[in-house]
Formats: sequence, structure tokens, C-alpha cells
Amino acid sequence: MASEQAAEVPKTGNSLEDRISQPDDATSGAPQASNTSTSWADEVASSTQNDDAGAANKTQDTSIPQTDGAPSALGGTDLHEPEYNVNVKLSDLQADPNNPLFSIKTFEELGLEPAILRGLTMMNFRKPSKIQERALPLLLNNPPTNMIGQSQSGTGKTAAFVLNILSRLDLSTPEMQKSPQALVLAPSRELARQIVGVIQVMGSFVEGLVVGTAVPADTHSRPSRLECSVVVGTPGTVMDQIKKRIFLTQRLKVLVLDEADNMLDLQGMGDQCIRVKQLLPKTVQVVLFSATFPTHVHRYASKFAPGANEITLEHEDLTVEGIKQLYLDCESDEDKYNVLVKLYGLLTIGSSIIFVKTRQSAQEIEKRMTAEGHTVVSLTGGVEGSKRDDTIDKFRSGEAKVLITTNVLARGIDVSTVSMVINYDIPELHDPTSRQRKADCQTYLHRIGRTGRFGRVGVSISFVANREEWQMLMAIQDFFKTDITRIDTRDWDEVEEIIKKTIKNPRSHANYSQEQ
DNA sequence: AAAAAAT
Repeated sequence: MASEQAAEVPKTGNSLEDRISQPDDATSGAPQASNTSTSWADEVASSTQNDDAGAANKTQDTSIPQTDGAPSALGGTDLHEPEYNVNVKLSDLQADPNNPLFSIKTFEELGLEPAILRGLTMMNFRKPSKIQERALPLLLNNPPTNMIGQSQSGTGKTAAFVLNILSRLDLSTPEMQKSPQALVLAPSRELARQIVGVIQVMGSFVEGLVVGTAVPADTHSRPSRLECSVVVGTPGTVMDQIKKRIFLTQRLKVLVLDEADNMLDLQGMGDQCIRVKQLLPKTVQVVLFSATFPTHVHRYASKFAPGANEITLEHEDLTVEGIKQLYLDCESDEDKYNVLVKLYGLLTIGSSIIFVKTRQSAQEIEKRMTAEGHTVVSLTGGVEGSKRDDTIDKFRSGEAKVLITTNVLARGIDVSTVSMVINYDIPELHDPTSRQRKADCQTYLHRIGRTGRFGRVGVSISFVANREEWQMLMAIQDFFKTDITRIDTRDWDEVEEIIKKTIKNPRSHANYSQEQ
């Protein structure tokens, strides 16, 4: 199995506990500026930025300093992952200092079947990304151990859990090929379908592999039995099909929650995930992946995946280097629309996603822009399933280049051509007890992570129309210790120049073809 | 508060 190069094994235990116990909530201390100043715009003007001296030498880590500019998920040679520290905590079972589960540098070291390696080759995956180097040996080891894995958006989490699934399937008989052995749960229909696509491509050469999708159907026609080896779905539908014995779970070996923090945290979905898990064999390997694991969810996660090996990051390390974060002032909510149209008047580069707060405003903006001759599409949860499928497919193919959407697509969606993300509204959380709006840092990170994938560059532009929005954005900047730079809308030539300069030179290797 | 997810 795993590598011979046993390398230095990390001191296990200690570090992580300390880390999870530190306060995690930047927004709680809302941006100082508090008092009576005249307007948010003034504050903006006077805040000449960047107190962030702390960012640089913030973390001293007992864990492993990471590899020298290793190529990203795809192994394209000029794609770089930036430096950051990865915290690894091995389960008690695997806390043996001699274990070889430390890290692998090539896929070949994993002892995968030739058919799986061929799939990787075909996808142009030459070298493992950082998360793959560390997670794969732990995932693939026997006996199977649970895992909680965190890494930045666009660094290959999906490929990591798919490899684990493919290598654990027993497809030796027709009966086994039709027996679900792995289940992946995702928080949206679109993400579930995307994951199905990845499994199919990576598993192209795996004999007898059948992948099934369990998302709400528009029709009431229902199969009597789910005859596939891997199932990918959304929690409600999966639950439903298990209860109706359409989906037989007794041979299930692996359960993956993608975007696990979201799945477990969301009211309704968390319960369903727990209930689904209760209906699976107790021996199932539980694998949780996300770019974010806020403290309060991490607690649930550890219960849901007991004894898990963990790979976690500091939140300073979560922003992706290739994503340039900008913001624009708008005079009012209504003015946001004018700014948006102006922006699109001077930019037609690649594909872009516009995130808004509500389904209704997504629809409205789509209508208005369409009426003015722009070609845009919108996708929200209010739309019929098959229509959603059409829309996302059009966006993936490039037929539609501008997508207006809500948080439904904030997570996981991988479309390599997306070079710009717009936060038309700053993502916010509502605290029911204090009845206050707070910045939703996690969602912000996931949204901007729709661009800049696998070492590419991208730009995010947030619209700020009032003091609250500006405060939320500054809270996000503080939380991730990153830079969100203001650009001046009084000079549109400059706006254009800044954005074009950023998106130019997109280093866009077309070597990751999971979307098609 | 809005969004997603089951019917």
C-alpha cells in the first residue's frame, strides 16, 4: 500500500484541540469603527487599509510545513499552490509514529488499480495536490478510518474522495455491480450531478461501475430499485429512497458528505444526514470534506465521524491566492443595478456568476438585463428541476456566460471558465437571539471560490451600498486576514483596467475536464 | 432572514 518514504511523522494529538477551541467568530467583534461617523462612505475614505501586520507571522505550527511550490491538483507545471500549513491529527488507531500514512508524492505510490490510474491519466492528473497527498493514504488505509478533511476551494477534494470510493468497490460480480457500496451526499442538486460526472470520468476504465443519482425527480415515475454501485444524491431524496427500499444499503462501505459543514449545520439537512447514517451498516467509513469547518459545526462533525483522521487549516490559510478580491461602492441598493450593467458594458471576459440574496432579486435582475439585451440566465431553488439542469448545463458549456444565482450555487460548483464572481449582495447571517445581521464569512469564501480554481486566476467584486454592507465586508476581510481592495467607481477607466489586468494572463490550462 | 432540501 502506501508510501515507503515514511518521512517524519507529526506529533499527534495536542495541536488541533487548542486550535478548535479558539474563538472562530470574527464577526462577533464587529468592526470597531462603531460610532457616529457621518456615512459609511466617509469611513471607507478614511480607512486607508490594512492593519494586517499580524497576518504574516500569525501561525506557528507544530505540524508540517508544506511542500515547495508543488503543482496543484492537476499537476500542470506552472500552476502553483501557495505555501500554507496543514494540520494533521491522526486517529488513535493510526497515531503510531511508524505508520507510513504520512504523505504521498505520486498517485502510483497508492497502489491503485491500473484502471483507476488510467482514469487519472486521462484527466491529466499528474501529481497529487496537497490535500490529496495527505488525505489519500489515510483514506485508503485498512481498516478504513473516518476522515474530516479541509482544504481550500478548487484544490481537489472531490477527486480525493472519488479515488477512495473507486478503490474500495467490489465489482467482481453482476450482483455487486448493482449493489450500492458508496454514497455521496451533497447540499444541492447541481453539486450532486457534478460529482456524478466526476465519478464517471475518473471511473471510465473501471469495469462494471454504475453511478446513480438520487435527486428530486420532476415526474413521479420511480425505479423500483436503485441498481448501481455508487449513489450520489441530496439528503431528502436519499432518505426517501432508503425508506421505500428502492435504495438497499446493506452493502454500503463508504459515506461521503461533501460540503460537510453546510450539510450538518443546515436545519433540516443535518437531521436527514444523521438519519441516513443510522440506516447504514455501522462499519461504514465516514468521510467529511469541506473548505470550511466553523467551530460549532466541527463539534458535530467529530461526532458524526468518530475517531476520524483530520486535516484542517487555519482560516488565514483559506483564501486562494489567485483570487483577487475587490469591492465597489454603490450609492444605493437601486444603484447596484446600474453599476452591474456598467460593469458588464466594459467586460466580456470568460464566464461570471452574480450572487444575490433572494430568489426574487435573481429573477428580477435576470429580467431587467435580458430586457436590455444582455444574455444572462438565472438559477435558484424555486425553479423546476429539469430547468435547473438545462441552465447549469448551458453555463458549463459556455452557451450562457452570465449566471445569476443565490447561495444554492455558492458551494462546490466547478466551472473552470469562471473568471469573475460578483457579490451583488454581501452574504449575511441572521442571529435569531440578537436579531442582528452578521457577515457570513463561510459563504463569502465559498462564493469567491467559484473562480480561481486549480491554480487559475480570478476576480471577485463585492457591491457595497451602505454602511452595514461595508462593515460586513470588513469583518470578512479581518476574519480571513486577507485583502479586499476598494476600486473607485468615479473612474471607470481605472475600474476596467484593474479588472482586466487581473483576469488577463489566465494561465487557464484546459487540463481539468470534469465539466463537460 | 433567506436559502436549500422531501412530498
